Amino acid sequence: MIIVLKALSNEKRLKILQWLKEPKKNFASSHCDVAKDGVCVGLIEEKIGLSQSTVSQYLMLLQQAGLITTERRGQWTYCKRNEKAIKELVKNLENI
Amino acid sequence: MIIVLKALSNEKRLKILQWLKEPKKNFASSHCDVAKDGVCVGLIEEKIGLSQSTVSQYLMLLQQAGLITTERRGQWTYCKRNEKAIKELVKNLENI
DNA sequence: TTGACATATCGGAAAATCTCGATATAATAA
DNA sequence: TTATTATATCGAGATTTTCCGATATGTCAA
Repeated sequence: MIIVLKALSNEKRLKILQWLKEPKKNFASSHCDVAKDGVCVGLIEEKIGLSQSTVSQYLMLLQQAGLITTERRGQWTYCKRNEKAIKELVKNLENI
Repeated sequence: MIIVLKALSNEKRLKILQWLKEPKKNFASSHCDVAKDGVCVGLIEEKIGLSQSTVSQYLMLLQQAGLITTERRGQWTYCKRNEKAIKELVKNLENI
């Protein structure tokens, strides 16, 4: 619970999570379908204006918190929201 | 939003908020009715095992985040959960 | 008024977080 | 195989958070 709240309590990470809610609206990829495949790290990096290493670490944090899933495919790592876990979190927060 | 999540993303502060949900179960006061009046700082301090100054500061953070209300009455400061704000938060988190 | 109690504020040490550049790894293309 | 591209990891400086003790303020009781 704390680890999830910690992951969320950062503006940039929260923004990433929110962007991933509407991949098509927020990202454009030439090599994949962001809605189906997920959004690769480079696109997020480009949009958020943080260094590549920072984005990579932030995504790791979000993943450890269970808020996103990542999947390596070829040279890319695709990120998606973990809607199930997010719903679970909100449900838990209801009796905080 | 971020300020609220930051306030919540600390184990001790989250604990305080949760304790305040059931004042009668968690606190016993000789000079007031914790359910009606609220819980004074000293009781929280005693239970959580942090210094008086730290507890005072944490309560200030929770208050600034809108999660609790505090009211000075006599020499005591009584704390209560701000259920309305908490509900609002959870509602907002639903479309995070 | 003075002393005792409850809480708030201040200043700072230690730990954690933020963020970067450099470098490593992994996959692909030439 | 080598170069290129995408991502991960490492090490470190800057900033923020955690938490304390000392001190200040406010209230009450004698």
